[in-house]
Amino acid sequence: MRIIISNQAKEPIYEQIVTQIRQHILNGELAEGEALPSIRLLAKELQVSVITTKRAYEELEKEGYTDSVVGKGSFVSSQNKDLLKEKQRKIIEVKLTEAIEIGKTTGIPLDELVEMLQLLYEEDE
Amino acid sequence: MRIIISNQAKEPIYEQIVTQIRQHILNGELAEGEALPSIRLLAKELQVSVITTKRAYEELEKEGYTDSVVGKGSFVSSQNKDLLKEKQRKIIEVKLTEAIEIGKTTGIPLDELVEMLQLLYEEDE
DNA sequence: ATATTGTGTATGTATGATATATACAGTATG
DNA sequence: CATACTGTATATATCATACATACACAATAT
Repeated sequence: MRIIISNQAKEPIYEQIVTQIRQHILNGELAEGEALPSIRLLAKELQVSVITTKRAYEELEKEGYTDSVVGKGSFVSSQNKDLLKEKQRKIIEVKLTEAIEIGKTTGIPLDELVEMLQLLYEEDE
Repeated sequence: MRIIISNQAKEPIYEQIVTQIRQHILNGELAEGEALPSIRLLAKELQVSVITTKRAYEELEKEGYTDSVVGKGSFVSSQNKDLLKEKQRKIIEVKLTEAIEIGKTTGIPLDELVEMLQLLYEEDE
């Protein structure tokens, strides 16, 4: 499982971990029931404190993506994937709306926003 | 000048102020040379500490949108509006890219993103 | 000229979020 | 049952956000 964190990003480390694991689950890289790396191992790999990975796993568990069992580990929980994807959709809506708001106050019309979106979609590997 | 702040938002108060004043400048509601409300008055109106409005004005000044003069007030600086708008454009690109990233990991195709963008554009008053 | 009232500024403090080290508790397995 | 692996809890450090209060400068009415 590939996770990359940046110390310079404004996003806190535990959030970066949450986001990336969440995506791994949603796109199927991490299947239902599969074990996540232990918080200790992950902490070591990322050169980060155990508390930070713990915090991330706590968040994932709260959101319903995983289950943690003392002594055994953390696992991708069986879940309603459609529901989770719907949540992600809401987040996309927020991002798009923010872009629209800025566009409106700086005089960028819809056409241009669409064009930007299309260009960026292709650029984004 | 209309500024609305929300205590519940995750965005800090001073950031909310910065964002809204920045937009007022960019869309021409606040013309070059025009005086902003004094930090004291604004603080009173928003039910907020002077330090918070001060912090916001500091940020605006650092970004080149305004100039503050002790004893006189804060004013919209003469500026390269195209340059500023270009900056805003970059921010839009970031938002769109974030939306795209989530879309790609959850299997939402470009068409659908474009559709969402168009719908949201019209909804957004 | 100076007292008053308006500006922005600086100092010191409180609280909450982020991240840490270290010690604790449960599970698996030789 | 000892050991080595899991996740968990406690106490602490640092930084960002927001605050109250006191300070410094400018404009202006006395």
